[in-house]
Amino acid sequence: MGATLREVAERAGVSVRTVSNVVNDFAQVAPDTRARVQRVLDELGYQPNAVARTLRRGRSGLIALVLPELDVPYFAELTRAVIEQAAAAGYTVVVDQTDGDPVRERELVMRGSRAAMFDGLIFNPLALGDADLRDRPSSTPVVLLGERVIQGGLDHIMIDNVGAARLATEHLVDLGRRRIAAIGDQSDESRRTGRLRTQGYMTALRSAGHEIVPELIRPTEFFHRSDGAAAMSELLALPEPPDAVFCYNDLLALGALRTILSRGLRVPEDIALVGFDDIEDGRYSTPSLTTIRPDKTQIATHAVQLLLNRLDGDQSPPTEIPADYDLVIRESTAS
Amino acid sequence: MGATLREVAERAGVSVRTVSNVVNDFAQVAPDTRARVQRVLDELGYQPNAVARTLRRGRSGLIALVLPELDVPYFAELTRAVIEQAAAAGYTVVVDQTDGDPVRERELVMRGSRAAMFDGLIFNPLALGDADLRDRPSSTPVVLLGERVIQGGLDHIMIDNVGAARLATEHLVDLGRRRIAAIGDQSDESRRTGRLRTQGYMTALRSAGHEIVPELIRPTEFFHRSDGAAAMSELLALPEPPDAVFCYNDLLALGALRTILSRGLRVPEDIALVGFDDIEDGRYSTPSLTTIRPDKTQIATHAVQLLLNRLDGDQSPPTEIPADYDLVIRESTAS
DNA sequence: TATGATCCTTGCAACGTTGCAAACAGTGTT
DNA sequence: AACACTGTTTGCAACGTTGCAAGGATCATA
Repeated sequence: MGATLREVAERAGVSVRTVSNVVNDFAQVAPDTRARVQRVLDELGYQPNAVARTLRRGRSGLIALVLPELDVPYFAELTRAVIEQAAAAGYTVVVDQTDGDPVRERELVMRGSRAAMFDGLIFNPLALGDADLRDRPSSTPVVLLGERVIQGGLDHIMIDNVGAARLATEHLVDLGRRRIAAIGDQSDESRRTGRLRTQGYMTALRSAGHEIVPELIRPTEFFHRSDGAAAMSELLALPEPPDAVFCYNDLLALGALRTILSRGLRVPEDIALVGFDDIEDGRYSTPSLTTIRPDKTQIATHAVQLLLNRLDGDQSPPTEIPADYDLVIRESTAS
Repeated sequence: MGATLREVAERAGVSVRTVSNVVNDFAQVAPDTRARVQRVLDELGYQPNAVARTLRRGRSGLIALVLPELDVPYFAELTRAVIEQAAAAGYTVVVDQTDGDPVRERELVMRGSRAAMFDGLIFNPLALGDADLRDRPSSTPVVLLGERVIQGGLDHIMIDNVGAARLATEHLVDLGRRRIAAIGDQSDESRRTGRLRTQGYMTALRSAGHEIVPELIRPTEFFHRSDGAAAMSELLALPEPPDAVFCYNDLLALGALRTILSRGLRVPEDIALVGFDDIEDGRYSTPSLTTIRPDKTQIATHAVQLLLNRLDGDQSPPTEIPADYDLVIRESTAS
């Protein structure tokens, strides 16, 4: 352990309180007293005990970002944005990865035991749903990200998935593609992202007068490269393979791309590809990836701002803030 | 705030201490007392205050992983491994990103103020060097990762960069390549990774009787895709471009790959590529990437184990533990 | 010399928890 | 009736910090 206020105080021949005043630059401390105390502080290498300070002040200066997977680039890139925003406000962000494990999510978000170390939480749930979050015992403010929860009674930031998926699909329609597949549908009720994007995909097809072919909508368990590669293999094995694919995120698209190219097919000539997320990998793949770009900076800014407002005592009812997105056209659909 | 022990105690008509005994499952509590207290605990939704508990117990159950960049896949993947190892031991890992900013590194690692919230630190420095770390005031145990520090007097886990780089280069020599370039050298004294890998590269060339051509060794500021792409452009602009490139990490290689393919050249036929880190992107690129695979699980296991030993009071002198690596041959060098 | 006024310093209590050791009640033994 | 014993409960203090309000010293003014 480092030196405590008391040790410094004894050594400097002043009261604990005075040392505290020096450390915190509080009012009126006589110049020579300050100097003497400062000398001892330096000598002993005093560092305030953050835990005691937090207990006393009721603030730790830490906010937690709880995410399913850090090695999914979208989350890693989002994390960077959140850290930047929080740092600007004097907060330190710590990140925790849950892998979508309900036990871990609960541990971190629901039980005050761990959560209480932090002044606030930004949480992208995968397992916990509306019902779980509704009766959260802890009163640490939370801002939600993602599509998992709809009516949690908490602040929430999300993009219009249906609209974005529709935009992506329409782009493929506009290219004149006839058999447009989708990769990433999810039957599981708890995974709303896939369902919403399928909804947008179908809306786009319908309003373009295309028929909806169930076998072209491929579900995947996760949104990883391997899932995309596997789903693409299935699509290529169909009697009539697709001439375009909308993948529900860039990792799926990169996996699909790998499969397509390894069969000697060309992108976009034989099959056009659209992804979702605009991760850096997609900008450097060959061909580079057309994708939906959610405004990650905006998401981060809103999340942090919303949280800080709550920390400042904002009691207004929970809001749901939509984040912007746009379509970035790159080589995987540009001929 | 949630309920406190005192509130529960008053409501249940017992002492604070007894409630604490129930909560912690301590010795002898009469069954009916326990039941009564438990009922009140549930009613009030009591959650222990983690900060107070930490102050009293001297343990938070949290360890911090401090890394330069989370959106560099190598670090994201390493993070996963660390979290898994720590979870197995009952610890929660929180991650912080420094961007290699010396101010932030210092804040997190040196000043107890923030660091003291955690029982221990696993730290991959980018800015702070031996000198900085030597007089760390805080006594929170630290385990270092990476090549930045050599003689910090702290536990340290690293791989043999010279050996690994030599292995990668020798592989290219064995393929019969004559003009083997390197991307990622770093002149800055503080970035040792690049220097060590250049050393290994040169050793391999020398012992194969190859001449060392300075213009084939390209420095980069960072290890990102864009740096690799830019460096590759320079190499291709040489009168005699290389027929093989050893990139000091996979991101550089992916950037270089993008440049090569966009010029209509083929990999590996025209230029063979080797990377370093074995990130997932490299397994799904086309062609997939030959690379040096550091044993990330082993690094994580050792780091966590070393740290936990220190937390258990292990006072033995700091050790330096080497981690394993091997060469994974994929399409970017296989013909 | 008393009286404020100003400037500096301090003691006490509290944040919520747990270690320690003592206290208490009840039972059985002598 | 006194004693030891077991099982259960409790008060006190402490972890290191800071808010509050009071205390002390110094000086100038009346």
